Amino acid sequence: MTDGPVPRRRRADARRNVDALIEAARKVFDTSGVDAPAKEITDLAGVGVGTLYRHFPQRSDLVKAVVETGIDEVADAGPALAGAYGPGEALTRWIDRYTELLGTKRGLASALHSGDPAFAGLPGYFMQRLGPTLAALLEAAVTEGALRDDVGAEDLLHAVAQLCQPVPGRGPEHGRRMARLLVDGLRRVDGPGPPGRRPEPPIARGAGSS
Amino acid sequence: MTDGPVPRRRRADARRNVDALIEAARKVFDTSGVDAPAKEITDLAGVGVGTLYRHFPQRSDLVKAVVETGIDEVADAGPALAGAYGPGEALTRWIDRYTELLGTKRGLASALHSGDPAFAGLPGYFMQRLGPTLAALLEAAVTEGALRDDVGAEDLLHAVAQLCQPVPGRGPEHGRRMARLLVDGLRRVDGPGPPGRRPEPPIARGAGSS
DNA sequence: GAACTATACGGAAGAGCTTTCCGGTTGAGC
DNA sequence: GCTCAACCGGAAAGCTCTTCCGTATAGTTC
Repeated sequence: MTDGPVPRRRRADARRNVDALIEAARKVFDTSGVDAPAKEITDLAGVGVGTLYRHFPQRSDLVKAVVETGIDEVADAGPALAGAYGPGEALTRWIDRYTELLGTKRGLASALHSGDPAFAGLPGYFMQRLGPTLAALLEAAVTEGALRDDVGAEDLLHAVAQLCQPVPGRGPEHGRRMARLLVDGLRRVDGPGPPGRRPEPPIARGAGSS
Repeated sequence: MTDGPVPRRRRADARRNVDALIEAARKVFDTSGVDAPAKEITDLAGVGVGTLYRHFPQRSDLVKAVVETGIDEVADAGPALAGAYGPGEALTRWIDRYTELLGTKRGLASALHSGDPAFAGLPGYFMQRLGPTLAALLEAAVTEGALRDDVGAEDLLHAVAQLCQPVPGRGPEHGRRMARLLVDGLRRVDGPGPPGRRPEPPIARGAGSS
């Protein structure tokens, strides 16, 4: 039903240009906001405007691609961090990456909440990609005994996202600090805390049986 | 210091046009979003573009005026409702008006959260205008014994605003329902509830000694 | 109520951004 | 190496925003 005759592969230069455009758009959005002139993006990507509009007929398509790429990267960072660090440290670092994503969305947030139907699928994509990633990190930390086991991945994603909402008086650093605080609150005082900032002296309570 | 020589009063036609522009902008924003072409607004208001730009040099000025007008209307509705209905009913109706305001902000919300310094003063204006209004309504209902007395006006404003935050899957009706629920939760089971929906039979608990 | 003046109006013009379109170019398969 | 579909770049058309200035009018004074 869905598998029509695949016409041909996409050409290599086309793929290169799409990647270059997304990368350029990410930088420009971050610097000049989502409403930055298209030319700024095409110049940075080193392509003509025609190329931009062929691959992204609507501006929202480009915005969506940038956001999805950002989400993908953070999701992919999960397994990588889990491989490189212990469960507790991996979790901390991943949350940092996540708040970073929420922070760079700065300019994008307004676009996302604009009610434009083009973005309707994004929240779903967000949860679908990040939920399992965080769930795996949490589970590892819980198994190791470093973390309480009564918080779900999606709840945590939501909570951190809320904390990172820009507050008029505060800078963007505020959300990250609050998020760290929240995650620290999840740690078991008797578990292996993150290096260098272990909380209160351990209370004897049958340290992690792993 | 602040009172220089007041040059003259604003001309009547100017005031008329400003009002017409705000009214038109409100409709257009609601229909086509905040990014609607300026001409759409000026046409609806029946003025030239020059007039728009004279009174609202920046687009954010117009947005701000629309929001403030909305806030003012809801604030002014407080005393009016208090005069026309009993305390409990007045409160319910006012909260409905308030959720309506939060709902129409739909298109505006993205602009408000954009971090544009032009909107920095709005949250303050919001609280300053609506806080006392709701406080008066609450106090009347508490005095009458219809309401618990342990919730502050600003907290309630915040809470309802949170509940009305658009959630991806839900429609705009969702927030209003949640808000009604919240307010119903404030009612004293032994007090005179709103007509036609008195809650559970009173639980003997030493009916308010106040 | 007539004259005067500061204030305000409307819309044309200028500038910039978005989007379309098409001749020329290039990657992929044979 | 040849062929063709896919792709590229940038000129040009179409919109929108913003400024500017000649004209109109509300408010004031006599």
